[in-house]
Amino acid sequence: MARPREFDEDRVLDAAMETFWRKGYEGTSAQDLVDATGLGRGSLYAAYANKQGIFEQALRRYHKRAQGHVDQLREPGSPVERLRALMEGIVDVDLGASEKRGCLATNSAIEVANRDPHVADLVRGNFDILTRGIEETIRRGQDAGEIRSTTDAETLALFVFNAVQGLRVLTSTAGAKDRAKLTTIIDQTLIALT
Amino acid sequence: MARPREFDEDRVLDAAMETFWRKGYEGTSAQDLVDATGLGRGSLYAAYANKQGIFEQALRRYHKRAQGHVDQLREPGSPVERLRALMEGIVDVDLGASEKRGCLATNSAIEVANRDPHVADLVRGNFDILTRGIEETIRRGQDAGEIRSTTDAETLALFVFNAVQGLRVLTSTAGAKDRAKLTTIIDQTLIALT
DNA sequence: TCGATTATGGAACGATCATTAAATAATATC
DNA sequence: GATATTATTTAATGATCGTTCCATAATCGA
Repeated sequence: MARPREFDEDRVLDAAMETFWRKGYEGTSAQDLVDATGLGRGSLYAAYANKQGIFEQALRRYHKRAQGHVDQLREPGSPVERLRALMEGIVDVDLGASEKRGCLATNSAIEVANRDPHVADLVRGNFDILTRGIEETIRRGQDAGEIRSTTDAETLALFVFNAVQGLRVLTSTAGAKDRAKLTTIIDQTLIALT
Repeated sequence: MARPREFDEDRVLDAAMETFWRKGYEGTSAQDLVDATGLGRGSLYAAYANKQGIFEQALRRYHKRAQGHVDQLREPGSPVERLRALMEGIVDVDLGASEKRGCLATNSAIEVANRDPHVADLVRGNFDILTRGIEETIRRGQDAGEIRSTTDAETLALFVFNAVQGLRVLTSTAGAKDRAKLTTIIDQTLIALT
């Protein structure tokens, strides 16, 4: 029919995703996306219509990160220790980084979703992936008698996911010396499951 | 000495605060601030040097909101019910709003603090005000035997504050039909205190 | 090989960005 | 009332914003 695309869509969206992740939605310019992806302006706009379109596709691409966290939850170890590893990992990545960037879904929830219902839906889809992974882990913990069964796994999963999002906010203002505080929050969250 | 200021600094900073709150830091332009404050560009820049300076002062002004939440915690009622009112109030304001804006401190934590340590310090100061108010409330609850004393009030306050920040993230992607989910999170958070 | 169709890269669009310069106005001290 | 100092207003700065246009290139089915 016509000339085929020369660029690898996954590579382009990964580059866009990294840019939005590092600089935020409003903080990312079309020039930033051209530089990051290597594409010409025309190609970018022909493929994704506008900045918002690029952002939405980059956010969809980000879903694989949430799946990565779910995969980690399924690795060997007790369910509670897997949940601890999830939360400590989230905290440690940014506390140890020279440039903090948090989580693109969380960042987009706060910066964009408040004013854009369509992005809110996309972010919610991302949130659901992790929440279901947590729920699955909690169910395993309940079966093993490690987590209380007085509350259903779905409710406990929401509770843990909420704590995870809290950690993302607190980590963004925290320094290395605050690691102990964040650890006590993780401790209390896990204690609430027993 | 010289010509006195004609503008009321509190009014100007309130207007700037509202603008940053509603549109975000990067989403707010100098023109937006001129329109909101009624000042000329020159006056704004003479008084606050640049956009970042205006933002910092607006963020300082926002501290009174955190103090307002603390005041509410001190109103009549059992400590646990006061904490519930705090969290439900936070959720309800945005779920019922046509335009969600969340919390300026939380928004700034995510959008700005990750990349600006000075703003991180400012936001942390705001966070500390509410966290200490929560701690005070928890201590009252412990004295009344309503909240467990097996963990010190400071730790439990961090745990509750973390949940509050989680709610701010979740609320930004939530609709009116998600109120029940958020309520169960609040329930679980309070159950963890008993 | 031709015509239809789509991709590409770069130039160009008007609008807006944050910031500054300059001219005028108002006050305090002397 | 003169002078120094600061506030206010308006215009203008160069840079960058998101987006579009256009000429060229590459591939398809015919």
